[in-house]
Amino acid sequence: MSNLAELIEQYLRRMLMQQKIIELQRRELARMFRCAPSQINYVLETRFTFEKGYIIESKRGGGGYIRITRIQWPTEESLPELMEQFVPDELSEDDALMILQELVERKMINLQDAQLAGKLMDREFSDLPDEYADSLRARFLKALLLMMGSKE
Amino acid sequence: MSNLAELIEQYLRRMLMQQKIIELQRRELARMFRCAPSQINYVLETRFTFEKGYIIESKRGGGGYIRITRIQWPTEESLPELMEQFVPDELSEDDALMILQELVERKMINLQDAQLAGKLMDREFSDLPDEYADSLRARFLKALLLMMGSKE
DNA sequence: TACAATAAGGTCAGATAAGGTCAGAGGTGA
DNA sequence: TCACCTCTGACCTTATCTGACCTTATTGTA
Repeated sequence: MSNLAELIEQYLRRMLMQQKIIELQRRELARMFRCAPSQINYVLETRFTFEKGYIIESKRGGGGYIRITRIQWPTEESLPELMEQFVPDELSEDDALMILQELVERKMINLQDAQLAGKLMDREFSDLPDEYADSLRARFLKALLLMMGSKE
Repeated sequence: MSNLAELIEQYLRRMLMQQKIIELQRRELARMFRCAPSQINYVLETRFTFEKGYIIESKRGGGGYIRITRIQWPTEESLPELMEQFVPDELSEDDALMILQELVERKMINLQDAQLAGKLMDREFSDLPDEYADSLRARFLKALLLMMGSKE
């Protein structure tokens, strides 16, 4: 039980409860927990993924660091996971509008955001090459919704 | 954390916030920060490049100097206008990140939104062929800024 | 004026200090 | 036993910083 990975996870989570962004050194953390530095990567890769609501950034070299940012979504569940379920990989213009409507009805986004997203899709995508248009529209919409959904 | 290069960068940036052009002596600056003069060159080469919006000029010999000029961004315009004028129709990943960083520095978007946007672009767009990815990034950034603008 | 001394800044290789990756060993529960 | 987590170590990539050596401009002086 309570293996190292879990301990490190808890430690980081506790810090992230208090601050939205934490910055630390891999070496230091590894030293604290008396483990190999790569163990830290393991914890980050398995516990602090984007789907779970975290963004990892890092810098190498002298003065290097690892930064973990916690994203707050308005829903209980992770918004990225919901999006995967709701937004198909390809979307026609009409599909996109329908999805938006659906999301509003399920109160996953508000009406204003949906309207704005619709307009933006129209504005930016009416001129797109056919073969890729549907896939690009889907990616764009996902990204947009996630942006809108993240709350300050 | 905060290594020398970063400290020097911040110092220069702060000066550049107030004046568009600053002129200084490499020796002096190196003495201030207690480092090798070549460290100053390192900072200039990595942080104040033309791509990042700066022009470096210098003169050797007695009375020598280093001059940093900040390329002027348009000021005090609304985000949408800014976008139309200054976000090109195609953006590499690096270009996009640089623009995001610039927007953060100008306090037009906050750090977390910028991080999220960067991550989303990576996630959703980076596996596409360049011709589509670059255009999609540009559209996404524009849409983003339009969203931000409408949030108030 | 010619030239040496002096006072800058420039360049680059190499040392040092991080973090990243990945194959494979070691556990563990069903 | 088998599948799936954990965890480590060897090796890789990138960022920072310095010191030795080079180039250029100014100034003083014979």
